[in-house]
Amino acid sequence: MYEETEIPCEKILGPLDLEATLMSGQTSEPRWEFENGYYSDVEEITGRAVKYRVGQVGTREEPHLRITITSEEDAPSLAADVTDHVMKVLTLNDDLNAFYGAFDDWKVDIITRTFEPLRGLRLMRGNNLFESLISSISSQHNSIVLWVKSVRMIRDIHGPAARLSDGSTIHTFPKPETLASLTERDLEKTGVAYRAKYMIEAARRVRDGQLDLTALRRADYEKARDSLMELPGIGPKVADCFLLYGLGKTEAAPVDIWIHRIVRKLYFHNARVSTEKVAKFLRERYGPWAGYVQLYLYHYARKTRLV
DNA sequence: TCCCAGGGAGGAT
DNA sequence: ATCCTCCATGGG
Repeated sequence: MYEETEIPCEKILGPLDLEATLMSGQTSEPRWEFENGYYSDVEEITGRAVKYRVGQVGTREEPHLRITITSEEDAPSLAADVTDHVMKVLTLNDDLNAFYGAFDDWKVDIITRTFEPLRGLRLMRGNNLFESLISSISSQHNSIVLWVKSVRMIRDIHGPAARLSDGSTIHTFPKPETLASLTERDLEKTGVAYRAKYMIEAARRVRDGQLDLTALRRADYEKARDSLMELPGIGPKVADCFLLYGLGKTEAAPVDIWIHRIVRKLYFHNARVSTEKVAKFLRERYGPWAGYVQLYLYHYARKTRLV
């Protein structure tokens, strides 16, 4: 039978709304699919292709996750690796109650009004840095459904295949060297359009070691951002997406058209402000919570049709 | 048919 | 610094 494991609520810091989190369209690795009550995902975990599914059985305030590993029945136990993986990608170590309480000493901050309707929404982390980078590039001037579809196609067409014991085949995301050797024409078949050349160039620089994604983890925010923006097709917003969702630098606040409108309206009385000023404003005002603030503002404003 | 999507490059002021 | 146009594709 499939291997089962779980994450008890003692290990999850604060509330969790699994569905809201997985459905919130974050630009890390958009591959979760809903399958009869569970959300299933395919990842490369400690060097092996793993398919697993996650369901929330506890409440939002006392969340408890049930995890089923469905990839290889006779493989040695993956339970510990997969629970570590889920802890990471769902950022279950982020103390959401600390976030909700971080502004109690302030007079009254606008962000606090988003807490009740979005309680339990978490940032997600990508499992694979290169995939997160390509995914972020894919999102620029694109719609969520389209860039998610494109990243899935890149995985399924160009990614290495692994055979499951039930006979089905899954694909993990291709390595930089694989994308680097594609022609623009080939990659365009996944619907990425003019972004193909940006992705191929990024893949080449990672392959050649000009861009060391792992090393960026240790670099500070500003420095990492500058080196990312040296790549063609990567500007402030895409860089911040990767810094936040890929590298987990939570002071990054990606400013898209929506965040721009929202912050202008709520914090600047609709005055003209550049997107870079908005990004800096959020970083300086909210510090390590800026990424969460961005996430909460975006969903709050679109849910309430504020802008 | 038309419009635009969780931006960015290249150009002109 | 700030503003402008174009970018290619698929959904609505």
